[in-house]
Amino acid sequence: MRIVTWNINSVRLRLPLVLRLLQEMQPDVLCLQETKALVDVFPTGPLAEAGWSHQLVAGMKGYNGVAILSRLPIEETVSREFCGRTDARHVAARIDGGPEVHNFYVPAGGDVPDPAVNDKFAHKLDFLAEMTQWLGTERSPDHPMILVGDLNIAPLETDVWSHKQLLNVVSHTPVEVEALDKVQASAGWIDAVRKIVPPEERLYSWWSYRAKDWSAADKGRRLDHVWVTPPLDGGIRHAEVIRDARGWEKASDHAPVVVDLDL
DNA sequence: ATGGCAGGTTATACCTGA
Repeated sequence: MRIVTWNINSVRLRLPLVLRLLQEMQPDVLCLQETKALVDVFPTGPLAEAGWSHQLVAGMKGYNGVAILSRLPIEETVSREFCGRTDARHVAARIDGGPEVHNFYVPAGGDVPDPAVNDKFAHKLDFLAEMTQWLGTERSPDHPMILVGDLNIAPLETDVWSHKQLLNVVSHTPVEVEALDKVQASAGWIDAVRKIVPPEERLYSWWSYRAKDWSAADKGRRLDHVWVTPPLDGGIRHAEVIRDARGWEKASDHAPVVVDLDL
């Protein structure tokens, strides 16, 4: 099974890029974040015609929004609300005869890494705590599951261009990394990408739009993740960031992350 | 040297991203 996660930063604006990725990578499942589209304007038709006709979409106007596109039928779907908000940051579906897939868009957290003065950062930490609580109580590590998404945290030193310079920058602060570690421990989640790409090796999935030359500067962060529960651990075959897609015309600031699994 | 950009919105300024 091939699964891809991609923060698309507007699915309507970048529909041609999504179709290109589907053609080139032929994933079984594609999980999107930041679709920025209400369900009724989501491009269901063109994506179904391309072959990904089984879709689970959660959306709101202007912000957030997540979707699971599958070639195989999906069942037992759920879109959970976190922090008491209806803000389209999670969908989950069981792939027919396969694992349960959770797709998350964790809040970015604003600028100041202090929950006392920055409500967005407080929301991010609350969201992560609620994820930990929910995944830990509702789901067993014995259950074959995949968790993907834009988790908006780069946990390892090699997940950012400069560990020192980003220690106090939202996305790489110790308090966020600790919170993410707790999420990971909630159901024995294993970082599938780091099983393939050694932790000593630098790896990013996001590069700012603001750089003059994003690739030359290469000041990236690995914010997008693919995790699996222990039953799927032995089946991790391949993982990569499609860095090339960051250079496509009218690109998202995130690149897709691909993982191949034997189920 | 992070913010210099980018997307969406009852737009033409402001919020959000990270």
